[in-house]
Amino acid sequence: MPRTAQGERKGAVTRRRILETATPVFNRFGYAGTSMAALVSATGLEKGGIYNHFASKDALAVAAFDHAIAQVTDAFTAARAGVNSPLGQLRAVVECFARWADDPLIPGGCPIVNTAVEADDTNPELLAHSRAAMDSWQRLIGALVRDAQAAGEVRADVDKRAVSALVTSSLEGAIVISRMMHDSGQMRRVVAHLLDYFDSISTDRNGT
Amino acid sequence: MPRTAQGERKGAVTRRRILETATPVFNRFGYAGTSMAALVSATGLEKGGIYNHFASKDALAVAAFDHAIAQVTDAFTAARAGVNSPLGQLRAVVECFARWADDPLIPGGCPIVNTAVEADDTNPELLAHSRAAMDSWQRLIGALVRDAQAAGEVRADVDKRAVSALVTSSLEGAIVISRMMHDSGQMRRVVAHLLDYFDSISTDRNGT
Amino acid sequence: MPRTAQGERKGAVTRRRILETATPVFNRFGYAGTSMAALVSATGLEKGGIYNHFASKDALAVAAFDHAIAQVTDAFTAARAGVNSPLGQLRAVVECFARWADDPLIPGGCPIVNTAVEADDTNPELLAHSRAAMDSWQRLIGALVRDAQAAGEVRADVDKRAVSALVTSSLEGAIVISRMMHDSGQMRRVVAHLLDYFDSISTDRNGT
Amino acid sequence: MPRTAQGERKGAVTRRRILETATPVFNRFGYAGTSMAALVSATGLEKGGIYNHFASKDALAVAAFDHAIAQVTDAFTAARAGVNSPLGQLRAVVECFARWADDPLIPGGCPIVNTAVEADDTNPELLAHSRAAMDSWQRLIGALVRDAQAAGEVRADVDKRAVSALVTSSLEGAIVISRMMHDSGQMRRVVAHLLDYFDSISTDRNGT
DNA sequence: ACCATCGGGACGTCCCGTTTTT
DNA sequence: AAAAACGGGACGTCCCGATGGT
Repeated sequence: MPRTAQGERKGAVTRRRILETATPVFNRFGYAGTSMAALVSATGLEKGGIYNHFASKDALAVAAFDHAIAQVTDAFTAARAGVNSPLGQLRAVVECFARWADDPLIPGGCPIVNTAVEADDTNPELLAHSRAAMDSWQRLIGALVRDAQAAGEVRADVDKRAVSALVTSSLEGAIVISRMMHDSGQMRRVVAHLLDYFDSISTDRNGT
Repeated sequence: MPRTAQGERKGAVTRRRILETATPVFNRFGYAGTSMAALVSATGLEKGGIYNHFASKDALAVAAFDHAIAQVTDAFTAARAGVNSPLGQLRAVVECFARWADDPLIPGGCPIVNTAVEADDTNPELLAHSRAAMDSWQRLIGALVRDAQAAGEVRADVDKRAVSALVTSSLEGAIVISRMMHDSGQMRRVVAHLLDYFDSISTDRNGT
Repeated sequence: MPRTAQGERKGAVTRRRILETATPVFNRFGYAGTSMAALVSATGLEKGGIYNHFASKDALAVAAFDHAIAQVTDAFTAARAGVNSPLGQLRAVVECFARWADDPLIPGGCPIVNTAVEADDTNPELLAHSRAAMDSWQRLIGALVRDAQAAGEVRADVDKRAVSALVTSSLEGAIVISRMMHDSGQMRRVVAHLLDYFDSISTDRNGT
Repeated sequence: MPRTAQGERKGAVTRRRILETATPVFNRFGYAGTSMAALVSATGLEKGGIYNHFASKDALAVAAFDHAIAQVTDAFTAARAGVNSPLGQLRAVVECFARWADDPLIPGGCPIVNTAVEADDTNPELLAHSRAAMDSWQRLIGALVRDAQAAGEVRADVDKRAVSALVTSSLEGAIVISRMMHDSGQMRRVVAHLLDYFDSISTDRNGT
């Protein structure tokens, strides 16, 4: 039997297992703060076993980051599924992310900020991936605003870049602050503001 | 007893020199990312020289963090000086912080988030200092809102905790995102939103 | 069913070829010092080929040891063939073994000591085989002494255990020392002593 | 206080501690069979700590071997102390070594054979040290025989090289065999033979 | 305040024995 | 039977933080 039940080579299974184990560790302790020894003990594999699948700690960290982002992206996609209106989808994305404060998708905070904060001035490759992830998130929000405008849900004079900057900044800031203050109320208040703000730019009479 | 012209002991001068040199290094590269060797080459002193003034890397990092926060606090105080209205002071604080995106007070981003992101799950002492700094910032904003309400500048039904959560979260998020995307426009848009928001809660009919 | 001219299955031939090639390699470099890769290059087969015939390196090492011992035992048997007197057979065995110093039956020294020295505290199974081989050699010597006494060639008060301890110890020691000092004179002197000793315990007044 | 009570730098103490700990480990498990990890756990130091004092595992193994030999040499010297007659000293050396079978100076057998058996065909430097140690032992025995002859204790026609070859070979062989068979009787019989042999070459009428 | 030294430990290569896959 | 892949683990460099000693 050369393949597993899923039709994968054995190595692919191991590789994924490493990734799934390493992702939360990197996210909690950071790149420098995560030792290969920690990953050895977390995965149960030995150093050689890990290095058979990843050329370096660096390559593993990048793959783990991408794995984390894929999880977040999937969660966003799932949150938007079944919601027809673009503005509704925007609200769904915000609420999906907001849930992180109480029940994190990946422990240790948002991988994008974590990575950006540590990798700035330090690790260009990780920084580039982090930047790409943020860019893609902001593009998603921008596209939803544009669609909402096309659908007549949002006023035409609203700058989609302003919305995406506000949403990402305030949510990322709120995650950091909620975590550091052990107070998810911080996130709740920020989300409440964002939802109010969405009402205020909506064409619906009942909003501000 | 060697004293400088200012009447300080010689040791105190060296100590302050170390602190001033170390602060931006820690802020850029983080606690783990900053080696004693890097501080040696930054300060021009030898390791022994540094250890004469600080018991450990840890103690130095904490002192450097506090030094950084003192600088920020001083900048806030200066920005508020001469502004009479509490709401005006609130705007001044936001604009003062916003300037960081283009012309940082300390290179490497805001020490509070930097420290919180790295120290979470890692370094309780640094985290505590970071938390205290954030708490003090939020109290300042809360006090300004309360004063503004007392002065009739801001509507009485506004929750000061909501304001401080929004301001700190969005500004901290914006700093991280501006830096990572090399785009200070992100900060500008967030600040514009905050100022609009201040108008929207102000009792002044005309806006600013 | 592929069979050779001798009527052996093809697999059995390969197995014996592996054994014959592996035996001197293990004897020279030891168990730990012999890698499967070395055996691959010595045999010309690939790893898979070897593993088809031996379940593990361990199993192969044990088989190689037994193969080595069989060669020595055969040599002893051949040396004794045609010698009638038990004392003569004893002398023949000593001289047969002594030849090892100059012209080894298996390169790398006596497999019994080699294995015993390495496997002690390390590899119980190899050690057990080594012990069995030594035991069998000492029993052979003891039996020859007893037969010589029965035949009136050796004095009755001689302890056969003393003879076998002396013969095996001094020959094994001599092999190690001859090899390490690159001086087969060491073996020659020890053999000379043993032969003198045999004379001294013999009932023959004239010696020889 | 730059020095310890014994006037040594701190490093020298650590170095000796490593040596004392490593010596029995190497002697029991051999050079290849001893991992740096084993020495780490035996010494309580970390790898870096050990490598601060020894350039390589190889260098440490050589130093440990020399340390072992020094212990043996000291024991021989102590055994000869207070014995006036050269033949008596010879007997003392044999008895001193013989004690190894029951109560080893260093666990794991005689380092000279252990090293010679493993290092032959493998590790020239260790082999050279082993050879030097054996040479020095044989020279000691040769010198004692020569002195005994000069003192008239031993017959003039005895070849000192024959004596040293016999003594070293049979004792080394006996140690290996006693250990592998878990039977110190083997050593006892060989020693008894050697003492008889010394009587037989002595000029004393009462000997054979 | 300097320099040398110390012990700690991360990283990652290399190769080993074995298993899978072909 | 061959070849490739797999997991294990040894070795040793490098540098880190910290501590003497001068």
